[in-house]
Amino acid sequence: MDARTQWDAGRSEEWADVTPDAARRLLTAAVQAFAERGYHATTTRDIAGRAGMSPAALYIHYRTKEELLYRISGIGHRLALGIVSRARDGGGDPAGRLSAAVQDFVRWHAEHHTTARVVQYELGALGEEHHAEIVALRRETDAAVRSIVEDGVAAGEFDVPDVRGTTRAVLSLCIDVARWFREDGKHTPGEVGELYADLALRMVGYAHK
Amino acid sequence: MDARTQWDAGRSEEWADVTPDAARRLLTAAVQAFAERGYHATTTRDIAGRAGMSPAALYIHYRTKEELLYRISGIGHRLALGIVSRARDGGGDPAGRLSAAVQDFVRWHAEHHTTARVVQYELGALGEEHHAEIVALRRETDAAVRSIVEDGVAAGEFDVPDVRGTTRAVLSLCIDVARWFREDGKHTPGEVGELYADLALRMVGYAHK
DNA sequence: GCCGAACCTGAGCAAGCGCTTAGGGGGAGT
DNA sequence: ACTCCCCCTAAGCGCTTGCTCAGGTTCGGC
Repeated sequence: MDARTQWDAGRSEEWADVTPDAARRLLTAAVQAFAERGYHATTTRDIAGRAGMSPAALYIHYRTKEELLYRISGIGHRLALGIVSRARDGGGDPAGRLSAAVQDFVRWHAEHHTTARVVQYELGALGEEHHAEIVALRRETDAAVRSIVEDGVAAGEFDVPDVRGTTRAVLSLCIDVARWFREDGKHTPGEVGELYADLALRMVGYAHK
Repeated sequence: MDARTQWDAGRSEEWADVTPDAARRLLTAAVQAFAERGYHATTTRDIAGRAGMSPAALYIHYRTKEELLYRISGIGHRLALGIVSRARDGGGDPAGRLSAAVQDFVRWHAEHHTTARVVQYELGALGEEHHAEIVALRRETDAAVRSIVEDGVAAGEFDVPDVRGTTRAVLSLCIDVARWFREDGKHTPGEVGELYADLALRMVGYAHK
């Protein structure tokens, strides 16, 4: 057993297919450091140190510090997009699909709030091209949730005067979980997910029961 | 007329009582720079340059770069607290007060999204003591909104299973406006405020009409 | 036993950072 | 006219930053 539990808050299967091992250690070290201090306040020496290597080792696996952020951001955004896509394509009525989307999306943001913090709040530090690529992924996520809301409106289940605005509000609510969630808080990620799924249904005017 | 409109996105009465003039110029320049690049990515040379001064001039009015952030954060948080406090102490039923609180809070975050971005997302860069002081202000804001929600529940107007969690969600929703709002977007600050006030009432289960 | 490839380190470079210091200019008071 | 004080700048100090490079270690295949 290595020192994994020290810096790896929670499971880390999300990085399972990053190879070789040293590259993965550097990546998870970077996630931790970026989440704690922010991208610009993190030094390459800090990242390398957390991974148990010399500063120079970083540049064997990544060309720049920004590439680390780009890789993290890419993996995180694709994971998030996968979560809402699965909910959109899942069976059931719009209310059930929206509920599942919010619940899973929120739970991911809470469980992996370290990663999520970097993914959601540090993308301004990306280079121009990388930034554009990531923004495209975000728009897909947005569209997936919006299509669920649109389905609900079309089916007469939801009462939403402003679909775009309300969809953004729901996503905004979920994303902000990464900012305030603490492990030592009163609620588990699952509980927050349930509460937020209910709040989302209320926001779209779903007349339940 | 100086170059004010260039860096001052929107009105700036919020800094009216910062004197002397040079200190205020530096402060607003810092707000702009921090909002664009983040605290750590902003250099003192950049701030001074935007204010039309040499780097050294900054240290006549502020002891450190961190003090600039502290001042900005203090003014911003006190303003935000004032907004929700006024709504809490205003007349009317809980629904009206919650609606007013959210509407004004959101409008401030949209109108002054530059300031709000710094206030809400850069407080991790504050020193320990300053951070604690600001966190105390945030807790007051939280408590103000929560007391409105509690009033609504006590009056039987609201249906809220988890008061703390729902209150945090409402505030979270409002705060996140500072992250995504753009001036060239489809909605004005007032429109976003109205939409969000309605969403907040839905979240607390207010049976309107 | 030798080779080449993969991986890593120690040392350090150029640039940029927050901040300091010595001194100049100009307006108000006398 | 002189002083005093406030506000400012030019220059630069000490340090840290992202990143580089020459060289060393380890390993499987022959």
